[in-house]
Amino acid sequence: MAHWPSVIVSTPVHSGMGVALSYRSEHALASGTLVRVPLGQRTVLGIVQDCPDQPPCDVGEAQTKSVQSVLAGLPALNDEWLQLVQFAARYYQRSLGEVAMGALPAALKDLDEAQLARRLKKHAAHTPSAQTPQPLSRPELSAEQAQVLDGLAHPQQPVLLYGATGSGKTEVYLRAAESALQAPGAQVLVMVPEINLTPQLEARFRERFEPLLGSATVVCLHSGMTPAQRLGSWLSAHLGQARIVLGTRMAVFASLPGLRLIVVDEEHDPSYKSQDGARYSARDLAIVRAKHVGDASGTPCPIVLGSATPSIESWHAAEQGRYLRLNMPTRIGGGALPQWRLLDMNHQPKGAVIAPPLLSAMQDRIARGEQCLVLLNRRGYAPVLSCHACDWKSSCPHCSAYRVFHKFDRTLRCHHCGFTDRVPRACPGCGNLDIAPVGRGTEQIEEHLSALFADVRRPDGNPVRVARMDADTTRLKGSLQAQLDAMHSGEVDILVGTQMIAKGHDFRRMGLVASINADAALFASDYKAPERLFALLMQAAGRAGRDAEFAAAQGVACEMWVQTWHPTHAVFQALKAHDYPRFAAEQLAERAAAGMPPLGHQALVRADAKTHAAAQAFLNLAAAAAGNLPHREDVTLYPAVPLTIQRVANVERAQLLVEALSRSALQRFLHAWQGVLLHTRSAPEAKGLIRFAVDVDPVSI
DNA sequence: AGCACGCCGACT
DNA sequence: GTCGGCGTGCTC
Repeated sequence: MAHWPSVIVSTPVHSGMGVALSYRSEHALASGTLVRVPLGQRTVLGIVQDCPDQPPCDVGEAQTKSVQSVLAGLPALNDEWLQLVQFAARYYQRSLGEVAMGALPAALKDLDEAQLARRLKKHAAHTPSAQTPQPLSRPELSAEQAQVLDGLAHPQQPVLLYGATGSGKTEVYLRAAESALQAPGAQVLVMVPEINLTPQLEARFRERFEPLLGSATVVCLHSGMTPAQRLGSWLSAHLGQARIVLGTRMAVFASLPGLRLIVVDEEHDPSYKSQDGARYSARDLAIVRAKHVGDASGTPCPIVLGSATPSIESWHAAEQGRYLRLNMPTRIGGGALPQWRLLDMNHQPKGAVIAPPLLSAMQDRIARGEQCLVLLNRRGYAPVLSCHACDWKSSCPHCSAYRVFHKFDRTLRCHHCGFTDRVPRACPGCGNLDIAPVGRGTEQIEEHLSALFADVRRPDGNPVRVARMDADTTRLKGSLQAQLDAMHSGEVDILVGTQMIAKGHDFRRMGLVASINADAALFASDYKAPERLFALLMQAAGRAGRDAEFAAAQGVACEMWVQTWHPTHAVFQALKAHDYPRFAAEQLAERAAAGMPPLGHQALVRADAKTHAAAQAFLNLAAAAAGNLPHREDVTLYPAVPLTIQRVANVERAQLLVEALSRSALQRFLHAWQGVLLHTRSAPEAKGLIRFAVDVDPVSI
């Protein structure tokens, strides 16, 4: 008997085909089955959504083509997974096909039958051999950790683990995983915001669980892996061999038939929000996923969101009782949190890059054999090069931004489009030889500190070594690890770097951390800027004094220095008092007054075009045409505005903000508006539009 | 998004 | 005479 399976194939929203397409098959196909189907002139991978035995009514029976083949030997994706991608597609206003196919490893698409069979055979050979259970070696739990694990044992709701830096959150994740993995076939999903953070966490999980479960139990899933590696990890997870899947935001879409625990580490991190393609929040989807797993299995799937500075959204959810907040305020081993030193730059010598009190504090630390960390969120030597004689500046010819001066290779580089050339010898505008760097980046601070410490000796008599770590010095594979090793071994005394040095690393001899130019973030127009600054500085501060024994032996409290012209600013005062709850309450009050998230809801429509007029016209026309759509009166459409950096790589960018007090009203409106946006594309005024994208719950506006 | 078809400029 | 530029239009 013939069947007419509806098959999810990769079609973007722009195609106007947001739903599955009907095909014909001689056999019934289970939903979730992976198939190859003809689409236009090619054959594509598809996923069976359902399989009615009646022909479709919307398209003629004659139009339906036959399913070409079934990916034999590959188990079907389960309902929970299908539900997840369906939710993500609906919520983030993308087509189901784009989200679902984007969630599969790309290498699966161009695998022929023989290759797939070989792959599956390889995995079958890896089937977990009965391991002789080794006793786990693990540290004692602190009272706080034990209490949190109690709370996690019978979760009725997501858990927000509010734990200070160094309070032992990772051990909580490990124990929670251990208890989840007791169930046969159980799987654990652990997410981190950045690829950089996967190796050390992977090592912790391997060390703990491999003796018990074997070497194939922990797999990684992130964009730094090759397509073949990704396919391997994905298959392991899908076939239930991998028991722990550790990855970045993309891992939220892993097929995990035995999912029994989700961990979202550093849940506040904006990297969890995808900025291209379907703009999903992996943290928010993880919450949804845990709920679906629980609904399907009858027992709730525990989910832990961990952070020392939770996102305001998660904090609010906990305040409302939607999440269960569990606190771990104390550092493991009794180490003290750093003392904050707000250095008022109004009272420092004019032009001081590193103010004298900070410099002498650093010297003291070095003299005691400690390390220092200097944070400056700007790579390169100077953000602009400028001619004093004429008005020339190092603008990028393709972007509305300056090119950054990189001294080590004498280039001017655009950090937005990548356009690079050599630094001119003389001003291209007037021929003047005196072109000077304006402002400071990490390279310059490294140079400056090297000079300042040139004559200082460490306790062992060796000269002080200053190193720099940013995207430029860690570009090559393995160089990040090499630099971290140099740091851990104690070769480096002062590390200068961008925010990448603030995250996760466990430097044992770190006594002082300094942020030398934090003010830039204070007055940004983005309402989330204070939240991000708070998290960044708190995280950076958390690098200091992590080794309680070392800190105690030093006899001096570790410190976090902040150079600022606004020491009385609320963000700094809250940081100084280690008072995140107060900071969060202030932020929530401000946002409530302005109807901002999490008390209101937002979406952005971004338009990229050849001319700014086209981008703006497209957005404003679409807004005008939203006239009597459902829930139009519940949403506010603001006029289109150019992005802060209006032009990148010769593409003009504009955006339009949509606000609503109700999430469901916003959702319904956006859904109805999709068609209008699609239609507006072909308006003559929008000629030159390259693309548009809806961004639900944007992280920056 | 792919990948067609389709109609106008410089070249083996 | 064709190769190829990228502007519309369709994919069960």
